[in-house]
Amino acid sequence: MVDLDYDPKSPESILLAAKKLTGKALRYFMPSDVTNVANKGDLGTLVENYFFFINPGNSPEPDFKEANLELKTTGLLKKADGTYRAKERLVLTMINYETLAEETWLSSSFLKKCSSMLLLFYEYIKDVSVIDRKFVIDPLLYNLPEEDRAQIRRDWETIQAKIRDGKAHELSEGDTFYLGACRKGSGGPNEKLRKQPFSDIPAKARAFSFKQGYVDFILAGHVSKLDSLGVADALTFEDATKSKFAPFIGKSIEELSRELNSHKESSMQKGFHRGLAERILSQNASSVAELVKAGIELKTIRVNSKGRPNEAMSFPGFKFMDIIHEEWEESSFANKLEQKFLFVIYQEDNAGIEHLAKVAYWNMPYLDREEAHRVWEDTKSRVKVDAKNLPKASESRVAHVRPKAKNAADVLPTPQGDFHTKQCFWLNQNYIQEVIASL
DNA sequence: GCATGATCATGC
DNA sequence: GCATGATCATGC
Repeated sequence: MVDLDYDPKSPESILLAAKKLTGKALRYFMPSDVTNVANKGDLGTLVENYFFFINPGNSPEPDFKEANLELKTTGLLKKADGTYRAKERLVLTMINYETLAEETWLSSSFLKKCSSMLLLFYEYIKDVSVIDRKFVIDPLLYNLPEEDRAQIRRDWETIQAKIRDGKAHELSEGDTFYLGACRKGSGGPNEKLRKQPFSDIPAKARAFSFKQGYVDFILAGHVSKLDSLGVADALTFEDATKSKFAPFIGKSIEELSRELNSHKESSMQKGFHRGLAERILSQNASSVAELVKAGIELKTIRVNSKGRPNEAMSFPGFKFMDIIHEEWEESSFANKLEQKFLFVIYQEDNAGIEHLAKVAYWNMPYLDREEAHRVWEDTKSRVKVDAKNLPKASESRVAHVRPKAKNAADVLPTPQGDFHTKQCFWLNQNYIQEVIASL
């Protein structure tokens, strides 16, 4: 046992005490006669009980009440280069649909609980029990940074507006940028749904969370002590990105190529248009890191003079032997579709010259996500029967399955015991066209 | 012209 | 070597 004697009214004092965890796992501080700690227990609660000797329980107040400080533990994964990245989003506090509608930002229970937090970072390793997870980086006293505050507030208001509209069941992580409304609870057919005040439709339980990309950003700032790559204070994220593109809208590929000093080196350079967009985003000392921070999917779309996309939009591949055991909620397709997208649209004019036509944020409407869900479930059950007969574009308004492989010999095993070309989910060309037309 | 199959280019 | 975003190619 270590002598902790911290001042429960002082965040700095609590931080100092917490630093004693660095390089160790909680087990080191626990009496050896405490056995049978559930493997899946909540590490945060255990740290409160066995390290700080507090027991705040489920309260709207922050864990260290007198210091107005909330304790959070969050998992990191070690990258190949030895540095760390966030394993997942950081879940902050449950969204209470009944009361949130009545709140204002300044009086919000979110601000009350989460404006000041002590973040403890542990390395996540599969099969290592929670009390053996090592805190690999010094803890961080996180106070909602001034430069992120406007965006987080806007995110909070977006979520609130949806609840006030009786659309709690349509909430999606893609609605927002840094602060997300993530699903909370079991998922699957037995999930317990919640009531919402302005609609009779039951909604999934959700919690406020910092998106994974934003946690990475916090982590990077903490580790390197470097400054933010900077969304200018007054601007929200969306405005900042759009203003970056504004000077380039309408320009031809040739002009963009010249001005951005990026020339197509071969006719077969598939990432060329995306590269131009990334260069524009990097203007003025900022960068694509901003997108990553907000968990945004950058997609370049090229359309003909009539506004028809040249291609459908592909998503990460799946394995036949995996998808049959997966749940939709956990699938990478579902998670991608919940993100916010930044579409950079290039359009050909009547003379056949391609221009940067438009930049827009988009996230997938609820009903379309449900249709993608249906296609996914259909795929799952068809893989079990015949992995070579999967949903085609003609079978859905929204999505289909198609090969994504090195060549026809690039195959994966199927449940039928043979092999088939690697596949991935796509959003239909027609659907993309429809989406673009509505922007 | 569209739907579907096949493949390329790039970064890690 | 592989995952991922993107594009090409062909048959109807």
